[in-house]
Parts: sequence; C-alpha cells; structure tokens
Amino acid sequence: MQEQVIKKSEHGVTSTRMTAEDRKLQILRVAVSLFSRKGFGGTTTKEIAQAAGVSEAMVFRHYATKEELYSAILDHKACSGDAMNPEAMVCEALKEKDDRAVFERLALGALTHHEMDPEFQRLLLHAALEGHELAQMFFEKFVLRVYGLLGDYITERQRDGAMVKMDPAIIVRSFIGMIVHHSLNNNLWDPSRRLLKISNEDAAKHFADILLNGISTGNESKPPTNNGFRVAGLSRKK
Amino acid sequence: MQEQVIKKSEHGVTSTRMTAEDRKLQILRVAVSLFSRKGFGGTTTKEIAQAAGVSEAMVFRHYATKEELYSAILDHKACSGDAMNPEAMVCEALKEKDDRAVFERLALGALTHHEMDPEFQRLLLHAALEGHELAQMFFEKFVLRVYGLLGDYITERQRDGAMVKMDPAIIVRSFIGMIVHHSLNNNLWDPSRRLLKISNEDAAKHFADILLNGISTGNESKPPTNNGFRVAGLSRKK
DNA sequence: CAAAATGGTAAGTAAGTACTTACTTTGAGT
DNA sequence: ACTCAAAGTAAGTACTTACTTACCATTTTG
Repeated sequence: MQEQVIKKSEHGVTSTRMTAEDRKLQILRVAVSLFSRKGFGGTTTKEIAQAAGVSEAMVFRHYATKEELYSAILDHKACSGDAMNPEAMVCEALKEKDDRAVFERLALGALTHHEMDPEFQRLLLHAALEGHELAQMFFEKFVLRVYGLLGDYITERQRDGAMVKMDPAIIVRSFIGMIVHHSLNNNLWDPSRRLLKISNEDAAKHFADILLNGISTGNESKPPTNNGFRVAGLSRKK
Repeated sequence: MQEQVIKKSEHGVTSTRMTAEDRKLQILRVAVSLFSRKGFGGTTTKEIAQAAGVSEAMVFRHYATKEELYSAILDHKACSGDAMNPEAMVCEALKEKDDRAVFERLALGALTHHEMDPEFQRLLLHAALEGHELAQMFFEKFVLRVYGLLGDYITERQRDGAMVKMDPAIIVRSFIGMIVHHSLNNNLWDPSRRLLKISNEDAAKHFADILLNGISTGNESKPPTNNGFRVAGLSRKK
C-alpha cells in the first residue's frame, strides 16, 4: 500500500507532493511551532498553511477545524506521542529506596525533556490559560499520577523514619515547583540564562540536595543527633 | 475642577455617564478581567466595550489602540499600581539575619498577593508567552531585583557559616520555584485544590522549612553535630 | 442663555478570519 | 496509454476584527 518513498526534486528540495499521512504530520508539526509561539487565538490557519507550503484548503482537508488541529497537537504532545513517563525513570530507584536517585532522576528527566522540547511547556501553558480541556486532561493523566507516585514513596519513607512527617503533597509540590519553575525560566523568562546558567545534571543534583536535606531526618544512614528540632508551627492535629 | 460626584439614576443603578477618568479606569478594569482570562488575541475590543457597558468607540477614545490598552494594563499591574514590593516585606528580617523570617515572609507575601489578585499571574504569563515587551520589563524590574536581594543575603549568610556553600542563584530559584509553582497550581491547574489544600501561612512555613533545613549548616543556632554529611555527589570542583 | 467642552453613540470601513467550493494536477496500477 | 483516486489549488463566502467618522446629548462656563 503505502510505499513511503521520499522523493526529491532535481535541486535537492523535497518534492511538494506528499502522501496524505506525511502531509498531515507535517502540518501538525508546523502548527505546533506556531501555536506554541503565538497561542491558539494568535495563530491563523493561513499562517499554518503558508508555513507548511500548501494552500489553506489542505489544512482543512486534514483537520476539519482549527480546533481539531489544536486538539490533535495537544493530544500528541501531552497524552500520546512523545509524552514523559515518570514511572520508568525512577522504577529501580523506588524499589531500592534510593531517595537521592529517585528525586535526582525525576528532576533530570523532566529538565531534559523540557529542554529538548521547549514547545511542550509553552503549548501546555497556553492551553491551560485558555482553559482547553486537554490541559485539564494532561493534569488528570500526568500530574495526578506523579503526585500519587511520589507521594506514596514519601509516605513509605516517612514510615521508615527516613523522612520527616509532613504532608507528602507539599513535599512533592515543592520539588516539582523547583523543576518546573527552572524549566519555565529557561524556556520563557530567561532563555539567555542571565540569572542562572547551570547544566541540567547540576540543577537536578542541587534540587535533590536541597529537598532531601530538608526532609531527611538522617535516622537511617546518619546518627540521629538532631531530633526534635523542627515541627515548630506545623498545623498538625494534636 | 473635577467634582467626582457619583451620580445615580432614579432606580439605584449608577448613571451611565461618568467622568473621562472614571470611565478610563473602568474600561481598564473590565479589560484586565477579559485579557487575563482569554489573552490578548482571544479578547475583542467589542467584548471589552460590552463588558464596560459602552460603545466600542469609547474604548478607542481612551486608548488609541488595543495594544495601548494592553500595555496600560500590564504597566499598571506589574510595574506601577498594585505591584509587589519585596524589599519592604523582609526589610527588618534581613537586618536581624532571621533566616526563617526572611524566607517565610517573602513566601507569605507572594502567596497572598497571588491569591488576592489571581489575574496578575495569568496576565503576566500570557504576556510572557506572547513575548510582550512589558513581560520582559517585569522580569528586569522585579525578578532581577528579588534575585539580587535574596542572593546577596544568602551570600552573606554563607560567609557567616550559616548556610552551605552553593550558588545563591540556585537556592533562590528553588525557593521562588516552590512559591510560584504553588500559586500557579492554585490559580491555574488545580483551583479546586484536589492535590493540596493548605493555607498560605502553612504553605509559607513549610516551604521555608524545606529550604532552610536544606541550606542551613546549623552552625549558628544549633549544635554543629551534623557536619560534613552532605555535599555527596555535588559537582563541586575539588 | 449661547457657546464651548465633554461624555457618548450609530453606523460605518477595510482588512482579516475560519472555512468551502469547484476545479486541476499527479502518479501508481491495471 | 489510460484511468481514477488522491494530492493540491484559486477564488471564493459569510462573518468578525480593530479602528473611524460624523453626529447627538448633557454639562459647564463666560
């Protein structure tokens, strides 16, 4: 059926004629770039067509409406396609209860992903601001999962006496906050790294460092010398 | 000159006739609401006029272009008007070298501001995503200042031996990350607080708690019992 | 009270906007 | 070599957009 023959016209420029499948994907890709830079309302179907090098009618042959194209993009980026998989990144570390590896690997994975695909974060933010349902779906399918995964691990480590008693959700939020905000700075606010120029590896290490030395009692691998000097002012019942 | 007489028509409904000053401010206010919800491209001048209860022509009498109105809003929110003032919040704490007060007050101030004025964060994000110059200006005038302020303080405390040696910028980034990301969750991703329901006071306390017990050597107010148990795996030279 | 401001509008305009229709080109398979 | 479906387009349509013009209505003031 589909032979997937990539054709080149005489001057090395790829032939304008493509299979429907290829064209559809190409339109999606240029649309990703445009939507991520200018948002849904800020991007016109004409621009998309021009960027793809076809007529506007072709855009609407492949995607019935602009909205459908937008949804296809968000779905591709956030749900299927090249979405992140947090479980896989920290699987072994979880089993071995290697706190440092758990947090550092998660951080590094996220930072790397955001660096390699900066459009992703922009797209997602645009969608969330516009109240698009797929932003909510990303939240449901991804964020909730991460909070569950990490939260459960933290609870377990608290029972082990390896971490201080504190609502796991706020620990997760703190850590995800460091990571996401750092990526946001790199991609959006400070792309020239005026405030902080650091490799993803170092950033991940430092974030894990700050978090762990904040939530570790040190009971397990260190002598329990500094017990009872915290909890002051925690709103815990009884 | 201006008598500022607020007039009511017979049925208690405020008269449609306003002074130019008042109308201009009113238009700005309804525009803030619309722009923050739907962004620049997603909001039409017609909507703004309708929301203000006047004709479109009135909008353009007070603001020459849609862009000028947008700029006026961003300027009002981020630069002049009801912008935050970080110096004032932590001034005394800085002098007294009360680390906990410095970070907790800054956190609480920011969280409270974001809670009372959620439009602010949305507006700023929209502007940054669209690449509006005033988002960059906010970064220059505000973010740089906070990094400078906090960074200098941390450097000082590092010299005192009260905090571990680590690039102050990454410490600031971690902390601001916790705060901003928490506000972003409350305002954008999880307004119904499914993941984490916590008062601003408690959140500020916990964030400061996590950060400080991560960057404090404990040399000053605690016995130096737990020295040398960190730095493991840090990419520190030699 | 006439005149000059001032707050306000109805009804435009020209240039987009998303989306369609009716048609042409291309190339693989009998 | 012809066929025919699929890739592609030019030129629309109906409507919206930011912004204007020309005019009205209510105060304020000399």
